[in-house]
Amino acid sequence: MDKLKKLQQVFQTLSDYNRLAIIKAIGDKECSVGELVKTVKLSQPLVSHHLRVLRDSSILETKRNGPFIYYFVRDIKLLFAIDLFIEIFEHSEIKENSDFRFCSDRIIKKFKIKY
Amino acid sequence: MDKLKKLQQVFQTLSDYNRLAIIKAIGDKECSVGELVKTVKLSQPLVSHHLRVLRDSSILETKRNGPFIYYFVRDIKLLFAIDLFIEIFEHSEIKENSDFRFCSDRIIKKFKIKY
DNA sequence: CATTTATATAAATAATAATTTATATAAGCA
DNA sequence: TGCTTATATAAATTATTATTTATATAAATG
Repeated sequence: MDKLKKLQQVFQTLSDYNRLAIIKAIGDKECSVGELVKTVKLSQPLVSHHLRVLRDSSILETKRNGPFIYYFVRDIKLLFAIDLFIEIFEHSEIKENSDFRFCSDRIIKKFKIKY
Repeated sequence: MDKLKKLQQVFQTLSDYNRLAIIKAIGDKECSVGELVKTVKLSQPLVSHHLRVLRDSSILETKRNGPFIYYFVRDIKLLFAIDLFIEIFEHSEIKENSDFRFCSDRIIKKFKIKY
């Protein structure tokens, strides 16, 4: 596929508030669908739908454990990339001062990514 | 504004193929509307529309020079961030081998960002 | 094997966004 | 000032996507 097209597809997947909330809820852990339903407070079919979109875009992957299906972020670098976006647009428009991060300090340390 | 909402808005703006093409066309330079129309091969009103969306999301800024209005990327770090996304999703699905980049080596050097 | 729990899918609807066509504004110049 | 060039906007149309409701699959357990 055209790289620009692929990129467009990824951004499109990330352009939904609920899907971002799901990714943030998962973070560098793994979550079952039921856990996510509780956390993001959306209906189960809606969460399942968004999870499918996220998986189709290679953002999330799954593993089954008994009746549970666990979702996790395929490439943890994605969490950095998203935080980078947060940083870039933090001061555009309204400024807030809480430390809002997708990825934990532990992960930042682990990857030693500087930005 | 909610940071997640702001993030969602940014990704939504980036989720359009033509807008990505415009950003890529501009890169770390500045372009007039007319130049962009030629480069991305879209109608002038359509390019103007996308430019407005990009500006409303604080991705682009403008400066006027006579009758021309020049658009440029507000924060060059955005080009890195986009490249980071390209890298993260490069090997998901179909692999291609050409070196496709939004930002030039010059800029990579200038910012010494390692990823 | 029937029931319960966990998750996925499909159809219908509601909401949103891209594109086109037509027109308006705004600067420069004869 | 009137004409040309550059850019923006607005209305109408088309296309796409999120959400809801209902139902299906699949694993575990009594």
